[in-house]
Amino acid sequence: MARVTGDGTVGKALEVLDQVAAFGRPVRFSELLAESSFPKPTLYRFVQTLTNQQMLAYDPERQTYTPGIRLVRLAHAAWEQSTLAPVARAHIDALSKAVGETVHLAQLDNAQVLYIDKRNAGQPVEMYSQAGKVGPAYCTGVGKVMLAFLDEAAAETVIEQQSFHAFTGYTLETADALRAELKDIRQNGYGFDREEHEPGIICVAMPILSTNGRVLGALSVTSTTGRTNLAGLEAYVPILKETANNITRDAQNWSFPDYNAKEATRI
Amino acid sequence: MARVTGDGTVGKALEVLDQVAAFGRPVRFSELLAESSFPKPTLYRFVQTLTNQQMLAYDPERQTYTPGIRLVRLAHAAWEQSTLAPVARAHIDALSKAVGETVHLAQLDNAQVLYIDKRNAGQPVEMYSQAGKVGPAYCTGVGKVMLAFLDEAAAETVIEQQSFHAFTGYTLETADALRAELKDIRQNGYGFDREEHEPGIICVAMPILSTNGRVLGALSVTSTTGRTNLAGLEAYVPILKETANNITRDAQNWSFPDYNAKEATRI
DNA sequence: AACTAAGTTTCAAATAATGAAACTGGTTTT
DNA sequence: AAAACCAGTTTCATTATTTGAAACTTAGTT
Repeated sequence: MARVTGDGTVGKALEVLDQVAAFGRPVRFSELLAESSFPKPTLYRFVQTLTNQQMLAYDPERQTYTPGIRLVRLAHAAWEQSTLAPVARAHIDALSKAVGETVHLAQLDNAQVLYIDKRNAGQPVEMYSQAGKVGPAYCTGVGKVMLAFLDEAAAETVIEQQSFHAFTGYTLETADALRAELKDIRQNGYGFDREEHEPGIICVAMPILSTNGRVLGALSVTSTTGRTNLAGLEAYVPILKETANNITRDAQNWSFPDYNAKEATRI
Repeated sequence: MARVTGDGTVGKALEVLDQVAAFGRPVRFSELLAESSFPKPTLYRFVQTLTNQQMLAYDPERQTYTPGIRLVRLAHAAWEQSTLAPVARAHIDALSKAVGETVHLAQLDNAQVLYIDKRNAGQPVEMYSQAGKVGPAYCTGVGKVMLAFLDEAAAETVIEQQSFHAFTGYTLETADALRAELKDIRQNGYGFDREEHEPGIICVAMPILSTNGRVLGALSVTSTTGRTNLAGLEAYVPILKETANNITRDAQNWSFPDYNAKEATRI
């Protein structure tokens, strides 16, 4: 009677897969069971099936499960076909070479920032980021510029899903503070991360918009307070803008899925 | 009665996911149907479920499906936890900086080579490779060195799964030619790719073995015939060997940091 | 030897997947 | 303008799979 999971057996199995991925470390069956809503044999069979399918990997010595290697193969296809990455590739290469700093390319995934590409240049920033990594939208440069250029309703939906946490003394801690910041960003056309997520890490970010104004993703140049400051990063705005425009242009001829459906005719 | 697919509904759904990924481009429902073993409504529901679950993305304008963004998130967890990449990261950074050439890190996945990391340095090689990409084992440097250090039975199993295709005039075209090459590699401890996969692309490859001799993966330094030759690449063997040793060492201690000792004494 | 906890298997009942057929809504042909 | 056609979608009785309480097996304690 009580529907807990959507999409039948497949949905349930994928829920288990997410659960394993969420642990972020090799996990035992009993640990999964402890926080699972499935009864023991059901969870057991899901884990077996996923392992068979190489969606999970099993270490028999430690009796632990990790997300499997098949995901890496599948994700490559996803990355190539469902993200901005292939279109942006050459442009962010050029950008990182020109500015000699770390460049990030991100898209919005649900209410989070999903990093889809990264270039290290010169002295790389020692920060934990990687293609496939997700981060908070409200306290990253790329996250804020994407929110800023979403339409009102979509932005509010995303803002309400943020769970504000003060990573540093500079983190915006309320929805209202964020709304005020987004207004500024909309006016300037670009935004900063002022050590809001990690101490010492700052960036300048630029949205990538389609010709009809839809948010496709965002770009950023990241550095450290030891190496430069916000004024220094602001000097990259023209080249960032140019790079974003180039990506927009190339994205026109490329077909990729419209996450917010319906909008194709709107605007 | 006749079992066509393993692992029940979940296995079947993942088969559909693979099928979409295999197309390598946005694909229509009817195209999937044409080569699917599932009846129309069944395939339809799988595609719907997978799309709901963001394992596929749907472009309503073009009525096409591509692998979904959820895979990118999941794969990051897989990459971090089930591959050599996190352990090897710093070492291949150093290697690519030292040699000024493109470095690849790969693992064996079924009978294929799965590239799990890559570093461009100096003038990057314009070759199509990427983390997550798969390639043939019998005609790549990393593939051959991994096969060479597999135990007899495992190697034969993999060799029998190769479908030999002459990509260039230098490609090894038979299992016997490959076996002879593997023998040489075993004696030398390293191998080359002599333009066997792509014209003008050559590499020197080194296996990464565990302390008890199991194949963990492989490393390679890639260049072009325009820039150097096999003798030139051979000069990198010592640093490649050192890098591989460093990765082996770190793979021992760093492997699963959360599981303190107890079992560390085994083997 | 008895106890315990993690992992695994069993099997009748409950549930979900299946697929032939029929339906829509476009587009092309007659 | 009607008919035929095709891609995509829905229906529903039939069939097959999933489900989970309980029982079992191991391996590690006490």
